[in-house]
Amino acid sequence: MDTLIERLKSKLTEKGYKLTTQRRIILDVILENQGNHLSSEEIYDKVKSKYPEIGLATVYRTLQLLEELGIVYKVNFNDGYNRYEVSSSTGDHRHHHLVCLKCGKVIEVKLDLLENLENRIEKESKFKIVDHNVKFFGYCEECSK
Amino acid sequence: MDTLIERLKSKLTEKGYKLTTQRRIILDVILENQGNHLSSEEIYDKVKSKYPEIGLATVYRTLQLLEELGIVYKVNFNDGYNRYEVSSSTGDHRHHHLVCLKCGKVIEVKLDLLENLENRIEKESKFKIVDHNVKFFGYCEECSK
DNA sequence: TTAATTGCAAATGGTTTGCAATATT
DNA sequence: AATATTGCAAACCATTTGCAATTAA
Repeated sequence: MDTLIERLKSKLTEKGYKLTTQRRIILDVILENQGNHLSSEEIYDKVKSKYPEIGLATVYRTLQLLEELGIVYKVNFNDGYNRYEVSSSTGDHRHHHLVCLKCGKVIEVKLDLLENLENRIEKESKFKIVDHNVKFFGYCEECSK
Repeated sequence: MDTLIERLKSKLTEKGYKLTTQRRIILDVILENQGNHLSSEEIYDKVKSKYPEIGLATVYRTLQLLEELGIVYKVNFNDGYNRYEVSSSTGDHRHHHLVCLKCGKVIEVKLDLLENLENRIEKESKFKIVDHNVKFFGYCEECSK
Protein backbone atom coordinates (compact mmCIF):
# COMPACT_ATOMS: atom_id res chain seq x y z
CA MET A 1 0.00 0.00 0.00
CA ASP A 2 1.22 3.46 -0.81
CA THR A 3 2.54 5.03 2.36
CA LEU A 4 2.24 8.58 1.16
CA ILE A 5 -1.47 8.29 0.48
CA GLU A 6 -1.82 6.86 3.99
CA ARG A 7 0.11 9.79 5.33
CA LEU A 8 -2.14 12.20 3.45
CA LYS A 9 -5.21 10.45 4.80
CA SER A 10 -4.16 10.61 8.44
CA LYS A 11 -2.93 14.19 8.22
CA LEU A 12 -6.22 15.25 6.67
CA THR A 13 -8.51 13.61 9.21
CA GLU A 14 -6.25 14.86 11.99
CA LYS A 15 -7.12 18.40 10.93
CA GLY A 16 -10.75 17.80 10.04
CA TYR A 17 -10.15 17.90 6.32
CA LYS A 18 -11.60 15.47 3.83
CA LEU A 19 -9.99 13.02 1.45
CA THR A 20 -11.45 13.73 -1.97
CA THR A 21 -10.85 12.05 -5.30
CA GLN A 22 -9.22 15.24 -6.58
CA ARG A 23 -6.71 15.34 -3.75
CA ARG A 24 -5.81 11.70 -4.23
CA ILE A 25 -5.27 12.11 -7.95
CA ILE A 26 -3.16 15.24 -7.55
CA LEU A 27 -0.88 13.44 -5.12
CA ASP A 28 -0.75 10.44 -7.49
CA VAL A 29 0.42 12.65 -10.33
CA ILE A 30 3.15 14.20 -8.20
CA LEU A 31 4.25 10.74 -7.11
CA GLU A 32 4.34 9.45 -10.66
CA ASN A 33 6.59 12.33 -11.62
CA GLN A 34 9.06 12.38 -8.77
CA GLY A 35 12.18 14.27 -9.67
CA ASN A 36 10.50 16.19 -12.48
CA HIS A 37 9.65 19.34 -10.52
CA LEU A 38 6.30 19.79 -12.17
CA SER A 39 4.80 23.26 -12.17
CA SER A 40 1.23 23.85 -10.98
CA GLU A 41 -0.07 23.95 -14.52
CA GLU A 42 1.84 20.87 -15.59
CA ILE A 43 0.23 19.09 -12.66
CA TYR A 44 -3.15 20.47 -13.71
CA ASP A 45 -2.71 19.13 -17.25
CA LYS A 46 -1.72 15.68 -16.08
CA VAL A 47 -4.52 15.53 -13.53
CA LYS A 48 -6.97 16.67 -16.18
CA SER A 49 -6.26 13.64 -18.34
CA LYS A 50 -7.28 11.39 -15.43
CA TYR A 51 -10.11 13.54 -14.15
CA PRO A 52 -11.26 16.01 -16.82
CA GLU A 53 -13.83 17.85 -14.67
CA ILE A 54 -11.16 19.21 -12.33
CA GLY A 55 -10.76 22.97 -12.01
CA LEU A 56 -7.45 24.78 -12.00
CA ALA A 57 -8.29 26.41 -8.66
CA THR A 58 -8.65 23.01 -7.03
CA VAL A 59 -5.15 22.11 -8.11
CA TYR A 60 -3.72 25.34 -6.70
CA ARG A 61 -5.64 24.92 -3.46
CA THR A 62 -4.55 21.31 -3.11
CA LEU A 63 -0.91 22.11 -3.75
CA GLN A 64 -1.04 24.73 -1.00
CA LEU A 65 -2.67 22.22 1.30
CA LEU A 66 -0.14 19.50 0.55
CA GLU A 67 2.66 21.93 1.27
CA GLU A 68 1.03 23.02 4.52
CA LEU A 69 0.76 19.36 5.54
CA GLY A 70 4.43 18.83 4.77
CA ILE A 71 3.72 16.24 2.12
CA VAL A 72 5.14 18.28 -0.70
CA TYR A 73 7.57 21.18 -0.91
CA LYS A 74 7.96 24.07 -3.27
CA VAL A 75 10.97 24.39 -5.55
CA ASN A 76 11.75 27.71 -7.19
CA PHE A 77 13.80 27.93 -10.37
CA ASN A 78 13.12 31.61 -10.95
CA ASP A 79 11.22 30.83 -14.12
CA GLY A 80 7.91 32.23 -12.99
CA TYR A 81 6.35 28.96 -11.91
CA ASN A 82 5.81 27.26 -8.60
CA ARG A 83 7.13 23.74 -8.79
CA TYR A 84 6.47 20.91 -6.36
CA GLU A 85 8.27 17.85 -5.21
CA VAL A 86 7.47 15.07 -2.73
CA SER A 87 9.10 15.79 0.60
CA SER A 88 10.04 12.40 1.91
CA SER A 89 9.46 11.98 5.63
CA THR A 90 12.89 10.46 6.06
CA GLY A 91 14.43 13.82 5.30
CA ASP A 92 16.41 12.53 2.36
CA HIS A 93 15.49 15.27 -0.06
CA ARG A 94 19.00 16.50 0.47
CA HIS A 95 19.81 16.88 -3.16
CA HIS A 96 21.03 19.90 -5.06
CA HIS A 97 20.06 21.41 -8.35
CA LEU A 98 22.31 22.29 -11.21
CA VAL A 99 20.53 24.84 -13.40
CA CYS A 100 21.95 25.30 -16.89
CA LEU A 101 22.04 28.97 -17.80
CA LYS A 102 21.90 28.21 -21.50
CA CYS A 103 19.35 25.46 -22.10
CA GLY A 104 17.55 25.73 -18.75
CA LYS A 105 17.94 22.05 -17.99
CA VAL A 106 17.86 21.13 -14.30
CA ILE A 107 20.05 18.29 -13.13
CA GLU A 108 19.84 16.75 -9.69
CA VAL A 109 22.85 15.86 -7.65
CA LYS A 110 22.73 13.76 -4.56
CA LEU A 111 25.68 14.59 -2.42
CA ASP A 112 25.56 15.45 1.16
CA LEU A 113 28.47 17.63 1.89
CA LEU A 114 26.38 20.34 3.36
CA GLU A 115 26.24 18.98 6.85
CA ASN A 116 29.55 20.49 7.88
CA LEU A 117 28.34 23.81 6.66
CA GLU A 118 25.06 23.50 8.53
CA ASN A 119 26.81 22.58 11.73
CA ARG A 120 29.16 25.50 11.44
CA ILE A 121 26.37 27.94 10.69
CA GLU A 122 24.28 26.66 13.58
CA LYS A 123 27.21 27.12 15.90
CA GLU A 124 28.28 30.55 14.70
CA SER A 125 24.91 32.16 14.16
CA LYS A 126 22.64 30.44 16.65
CA PHE A 127 20.22 29.68 13.88
CA LYS A 128 18.38 26.35 14.01
CA ILE A 129 18.41 24.91 10.50
CA VAL A 130 15.61 22.60 9.41
CA ASP A 131 15.98 22.58 5.64
CA HIS A 132 18.06 23.97 2.85
CA ASN A 133 17.76 24.89 -0.76
CA VAL A 134 20.86 24.87 -2.88
CA LYS A 135 21.16 25.74 -6.53
CA PHE A 136 24.24 25.93 -8.68
CA PHE A 137 24.12 27.89 -11.90
CA GLY A 138 26.39 27.13 -14.82
CA TYR A 139 26.59 25.18 -18.04
CA CYS A 140 25.72 21.55 -18.61
CA GLU A 141 27.96 19.18 -20.54
CA GLU A 142 26.39 19.83 -23.95
CA CYS A 143 26.09 23.58 -23.53
CA SER A 144 29.65 24.05 -22.35
CA LYS A 145 31.05 22.49 -25.52
CA MET B 1 34.68 58.33 -7.08
CA ASP B 2 32.09 55.61 -7.03
CA THR B 3 33.43 52.69 -9.01
CA LEU B 4 30.08 51.08 -9.62
CA ILE B 5 28.65 54.10 -11.40
CA GLU B 6 31.79 54.12 -13.54
CA ARG B 7 31.25 50.47 -14.27
CA LEU B 8 27.64 51.15 -15.23
CA LYS B 9 28.74 53.99 -17.49
CA SER B 10 31.30 51.95 -19.40
CA LYS B 11 29.07 48.91 -19.74
CA LEU B 12 26.29 51.08 -21.10
CA THR B 13 28.36 52.91 -23.72
CA GLU B 14 29.98 49.61 -24.66
CA LYS B 15 26.57 48.35 -25.71
CA GLY B 16 25.27 51.59 -27.18
CA TYR B 17 22.97 52.31 -24.26
CA LYS B 18 22.62 55.69 -22.58
CA LEU B 19 23.27 56.83 -19.06
CA THR B 20 20.10 58.54 -17.91
CA THR B 21 19.31 60.27 -14.63
CA GLN B 22 16.79 57.55 -13.84
CA ARG B 23 19.34 54.77 -14.26
CA ARG B 24 21.86 56.60 -12.09
CA ILE B 25 19.35 57.16 -9.31
CA ILE B 26 18.11 53.57 -9.36
CA LEU B 27 21.66 52.30 -8.96
CA ASP B 28 22.26 54.86 -6.19
CA VAL B 29 19.27 53.56 -4.27
CA ILE B 30 20.43 49.97 -4.56
CA LEU B 31 23.89 50.99 -3.41
CA GLU B 32 22.52 52.91 -0.43
CA ASN B 33 20.63 49.81 0.63
CA GLN B 34 23.21 47.09 0.20
CA GLY B 35 22.33 43.98 2.12
CA ASN B 36 18.66 44.88 2.32
CA HIS B 37 17.46 42.89 -0.69
CA LEU B 38 15.00 45.52 -1.81
CA SER B 39 12.10 44.42 -3.95
CA SER B 40 11.31 46.18 -7.24
CA GLU B 41 8.56 48.21 -5.64
CA GLU B 42 10.62 49.13 -2.62
CA ILE B 43 13.22 50.42 -5.03
CA TYR B 44 10.51 52.30 -6.92
CA ASP B 45 9.31 53.99 -3.73
CA LYS B 46 12.78 55.08 -2.71
CA VAL B 47 13.62 56.31 -6.19
CA LYS B 48 10.35 58.19 -6.30
CA SER B 49 11.29 60.32 -3.30
CA LYS B 50 14.39 61.47 -5.17
CA TYR B 51 12.82 61.71 -8.60
CA PRO B 52 9.01 61.86 -8.35
CA GLU B 53 8.32 61.81 -12.11
CA ILE B 54 9.72 58.31 -12.52
CA GLY B 55 7.44 55.56 -13.80
CA LEU B 56 7.24 52.08 -12.35
CA ALA B 57 7.97 50.55 -15.76
CA THR B 58 11.28 52.39 -15.93
CA VAL B 59 12.33 50.85 -12.64
CA TYR B 60 11.44 47.37 -13.84
CA ARG B 61 13.22 47.93 -17.15
CA THR B 62 16.30 49.30 -15.44
CA LEU B 63 16.50 46.43 -12.98
CA GLN B 64 16.41 44.00 -15.88
CA LEU B 65 19.11 45.96 -17.62
CA LEU B 66 21.33 46.11 -14.54
CA GLU B 67 20.98 42.37 -14.13
CA GLU B 68 21.80 41.80 -17.78
CA LEU B 69 24.92 43.94 -17.38
CA GLY B 70 25.94 41.91 -14.35
CA ILE B 71 25.82 44.91 -12.03
CA VAL B 72 23.04 43.54 -9.92
CA TYR B 73 21.67 40.07 -9.29
CA LYS B 74 18.27 38.76 -8.41
CA VAL B 75 17.55 37.17 -5.06
CA ASN B 76 14.43 35.07 -4.61
CA PHE B 77 12.90 34.52 -1.19
CA ASN B 78 9.70 32.93 -2.49
CA ASP B 79 7.62 35.81 -1.21
CA GLY B 80 6.29 36.88 -4.59
CA TYR B 81 8.77 39.69 -5.18
CA ASN B 82 11.92 40.06 -7.21
CA ARG B 83 14.67 41.37 -4.99
CA TYR B 84 17.98 42.80 -6.10
CA GLU B 85 21.45 43.06 -4.68
CA VAL B 86 24.71 44.57 -5.92
CA SER B 87 26.88 41.89 -7.48
CA SER B 88 30.40 42.86 -6.61
CA SER B 89 32.85 42.41 -9.47
CA THR B 90 35.29 40.62 -7.20
CA GLY B 91 32.93 37.69 -7.03
CA ASP B 92 32.58 37.90 -3.29
CA HIS B 93 28.84 37.66 -3.17
CA ARG B 94 29.46 34.20 -1.87
CA HIS B 95 27.26 34.56 1.12
CA HIS B 96 24.35 32.46 2.20
CA HIS B 97 20.93 33.31 3.48
CA LEU B 98 19.30 32.06 6.62
CA VAL B 99 15.56 32.48 6.28
CA CYS B 100 13.57 32.28 9.51
CA LEU B 101 10.42 30.24 9.01
CA LYS B 102 8.65 32.00 11.86
CA CYS B 103 9.38 35.74 11.63
CA GLY B 104 10.61 35.78 8.03
CA LYS B 105 13.84 37.53 8.91
CA VAL B 106 16.73 36.99 6.51
CA ILE B 107 20.21 36.78 7.94
CA GLU B 108 23.36 36.78 5.84
CA VAL B 109 26.26 34.51 6.52
CA LYS B 110 29.61 34.86 4.89
CA LEU B 111 31.31 31.54 4.88
CA ASP B 112 32.85 29.91 1.94
CA LEU B 113 32.75 26.25 2.50
CA LEU B 114 31.01 25.55 -0.72
CA GLU B 115 34.09 25.36 -2.88
CA ASN B 116 34.78 21.73 -2.08
CA LEU B 117 31.25 20.93 -3.04
CA GLU B 118 31.53 22.85 -6.31
CA ASN B 119 34.73 21.12 -7.23
CA ARG B 120 33.27 17.74 -6.53
CA ILE B 121 30.11 18.46 -8.50
CA GLU B 122 32.09 19.78 -11.45
CA LYS B 123 34.17 16.65 -11.46
CA GLU B 124 31.35 14.16 -11.06
CA SER B 125 28.73 15.74 -13.26
CA LYS B 126 30.72 17.62 -15.89
CA PHE B 127 28.74 20.73 -15.13
CA LYS B 128 30.60 24.05 -15.26
CA ILE B 129 29.46 26.08 -12.25
CA VAL B 130 29.50 29.86 -12.43
CA ASP B 131 27.35 30.86 -9.48
CA HIS B 132 25.34 29.45 -6.66
CA ASN B 133 22.38 30.29 -4.52
CA VAL B 134 22.13 28.79 -1.10
CA LYS B 135 19.37 29.22 1.41
CA PHE B 136 18.94 27.60 4.78
CA PHE B 137 15.53 27.51 6.39
CA GLY B 138 15.03 27.30 10.11
CA TYR B 139 14.53 29.41 13.21
CA CYS B 140 16.47 32.46 14.29
CA GLU B 141 17.74 32.93 17.81
CA GLU B 142 14.67 34.77 19.11
CA CYS B 143 12.15 32.52 17.39
CA SER B 144 13.75 29.29 18.54
CA LYS B 145 13.40 30.27 22.21
C1' DT C 1 19.96 64.66 -35.70
C1' DT C 2 18.60 60.16 -34.43
C1' DA C 3 18.29 56.22 -31.86
C1' DA C 4 17.53 55.03 -27.16
C1' DT C 5 14.61 55.96 -23.27
C1' DT C 6 10.80 57.47 -20.70
C1' DG C 7 5.97 57.69 -18.56
C1' DC C 8 1.57 56.36 -19.07
C1' DA C 9 -2.04 53.17 -19.53
C1' DA C 10 -3.40 48.90 -21.01
C1' DA C 11 -2.25 44.02 -21.30
C1' DT C 12 -0.29 39.70 -19.42
C1' DG C 13 -0.19 35.60 -16.86
C1' DG C 14 0.32 32.85 -12.80
C1' DT C 15 -2.28 32.56 -8.76
C1' DT C 16 -6.23 33.59 -5.61
C1' DT C 17 -11.01 34.31 -4.18
C1' DG C 18 -16.34 34.50 -3.82
C1' DC C 19 -20.05 31.75 -4.21
C1' DA C 20 -23.64 28.44 -5.19
C1' DA C 21 -23.62 23.51 -6.08
C1' DT C 22 -21.74 19.09 -4.50
C1' DA C 23 -19.37 15.46 -1.97
C1' DT C 24 -17.32 13.54 2.35
C1' DT C 25 -17.77 12.46 7.08
C1' DA D 1 -27.39 16.59 8.39
C1' DA D 2 -23.44 19.41 8.81
C1' DT D 3 -19.38 21.07 7.01
C1' DA D 4 -15.63 20.87 3.86
C1' DT D 5 -14.71 21.05 -0.98
C1' DT D 6 -15.39 21.83 -5.71
C1' DG D 7 -15.73 24.29 -10.37
C1' DC D 8 -16.51 28.39 -12.46
C1' DA D 9 -15.71 33.10 -13.41
C1' DA D 10 -14.07 37.18 -11.84
C1' DA D 11 -10.46 39.47 -9.24
C1' DC D 12 -5.57 40.06 -7.97
C1' DC D 13 -1.17 41.83 -8.44
C1' DA D 14 3.65 41.82 -9.82
C1' DT D 15 5.55 42.46 -14.07
C1' DT D 16 5.63 43.52 -19.13
C1' DT D 17 4.51 45.93 -23.34
C1' DG D 18 2.90 49.46 -26.98
C1' DC D 19 3.39 53.91 -28.15
C1' DA D 20 3.92 58.87 -28.64
C1' DA D 21 6.75 62.28 -26.36
C1' DT D 22 11.38 63.21 -24.57
C1' DT D 23 16.34 63.00 -23.95
C1' DA D 24 21.32 61.56 -24.29
C1' DA D 25 24.96 61.11 -27.53
